Amino acid sequence: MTENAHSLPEIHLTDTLGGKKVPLRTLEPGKVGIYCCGPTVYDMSHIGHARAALAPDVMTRFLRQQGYAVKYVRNITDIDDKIIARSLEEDRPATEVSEQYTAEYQRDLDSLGMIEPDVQPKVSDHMTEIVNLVQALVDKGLAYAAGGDVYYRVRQFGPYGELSGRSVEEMIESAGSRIEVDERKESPLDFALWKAAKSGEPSWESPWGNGRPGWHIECSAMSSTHLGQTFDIHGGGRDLIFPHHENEIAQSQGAHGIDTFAKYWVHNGFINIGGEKMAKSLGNFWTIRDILDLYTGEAVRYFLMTVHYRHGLNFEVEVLCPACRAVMGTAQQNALRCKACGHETDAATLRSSVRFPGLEEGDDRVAYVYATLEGARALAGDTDPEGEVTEAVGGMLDAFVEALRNDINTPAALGVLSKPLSEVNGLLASGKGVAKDVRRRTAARFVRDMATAAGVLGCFGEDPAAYLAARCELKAARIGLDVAKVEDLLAERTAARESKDWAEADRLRDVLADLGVAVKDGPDGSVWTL
RNA sequence: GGCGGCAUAGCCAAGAGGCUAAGGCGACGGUCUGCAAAACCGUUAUCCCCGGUUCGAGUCCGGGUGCCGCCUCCA
Repeated sequence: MTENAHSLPEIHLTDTLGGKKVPLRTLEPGKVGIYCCGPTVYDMSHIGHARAALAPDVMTRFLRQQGYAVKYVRNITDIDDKIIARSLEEDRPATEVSEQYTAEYQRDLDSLGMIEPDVQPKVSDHMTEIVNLVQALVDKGLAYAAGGDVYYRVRQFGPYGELSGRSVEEMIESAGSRIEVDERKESPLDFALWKAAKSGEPSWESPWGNGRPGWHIECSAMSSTHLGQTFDIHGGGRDLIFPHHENEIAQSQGAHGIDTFAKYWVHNGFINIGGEKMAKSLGNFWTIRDILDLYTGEAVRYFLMTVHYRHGLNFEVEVLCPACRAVMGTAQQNALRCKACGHETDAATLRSSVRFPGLEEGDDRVAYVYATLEGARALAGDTDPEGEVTEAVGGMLDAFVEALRNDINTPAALGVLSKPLSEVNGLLASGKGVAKDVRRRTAARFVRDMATAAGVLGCFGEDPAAYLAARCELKAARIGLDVAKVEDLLAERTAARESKDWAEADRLRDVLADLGVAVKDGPDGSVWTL
């Protein structure tokens, strides 16, 4: 294992600036500052937002586990065109809109087991800093006022385009081909730092008259306020690379006269649905709330972690025929008719007939881990985890950590857990060939090390029995299961089994299977699971 | 049009030039079981195409092809 100067383990991150995987060398030994672009709070968040929040969440958890003191900052953008638009639409103050959706966002992230950032700055609380920053840019000749607006003079900033790999000249050539260029701008690439107030909109005083900040300046102001002019890691969705982050660099480096704003840029990929990016504007999104009505927060987290944060993640959605359960394609959905069985249905019914194969797999996997954990706990008792244990479990934590050191590779880290998991299940089932004390110690070690992994993943940290019970309840509701009926059928079946009426027992098992219930016959009787 | 990214088994998905290309799902075979289920064991890939660099390439370079994203709000 290589170590850096202050003897913390070597961690690599892929830096968007340069596009390469590079060793993390923090500004101050043992300390990391992370700034992550949070949401604009004008509506409910969708699972793409969940993913964007998860990436820095896991990064922070992991860096802390590795011994770093992390200051994690995630902002809330509470001043924005869309918030204003919404407030006008709903005829209520913009602050009411932003406060409502801030609360909703926090509730969603809480359900997803996200850690709280150390600071969650809001734009509206940083107006002084923003105005000062704009002023600094004007003073340096990097910005100019024009009729109550203030624009950034992009041509004056040499490194412009480095992050996104664009050249200023090329951008100028193609500018205007897509949108009309504002005539008050000196150059089409110049962007607004400050916008003059329009009637009916919230505004703040400034040297250029009443107005409000442009889109990018708030992140420059808030990051320097809470992390300093130069800090370690800046994150956000890929779509923010240009222009948002490019502009942040121009603003911050320009205003402060420095050549490094963020040392490392990390960007997460999108959630795709049907091969397209999930986005508000495309209308193809599922809100976090929609999904959390159906699956546990941990199942969602697990699902999001099965793909590396930089890559696209397919959010599979299947619509099943309410009658025959066949998968219905888009054409069939539009026709409201199942091709397989001819069943005719309606839109509302269809909407409730969706299933999410990826999420389902994650849900099952999390349940499997908890079931293993439950057994391991029982076997371990209060056995000391130190000493000889079986191979896979013994190497689990090191391998897990190693995977994450490589650019927070969660899919690899989750993969590392597989062998130990089956090893422990093997020990629980028979344990033949393994000494009893080794079995117990292995179980104890597994429980202990999984707790460490759980702290990093934000998964598998609950009490197993409680989790499984809650998950079962949620799943029963999801598939519309009548639990009392299941209990009755199971009792009937138990009676049949006791009288060795296998045909009847098997028939009842099939009935239960059709309801989505799996029956397990054990030495202590039969139990059902979902 | 410019820029960026991706292309690995039936599906999903790791692979920071070099041991026999992780792992999951599915499928198949087996152990267990009254039969099952669960669990466990086993089987299931030479990496989009062409050329190059190298002793050695899924991994680097060049050229294709195909997807996706950004260039306007966007996680």
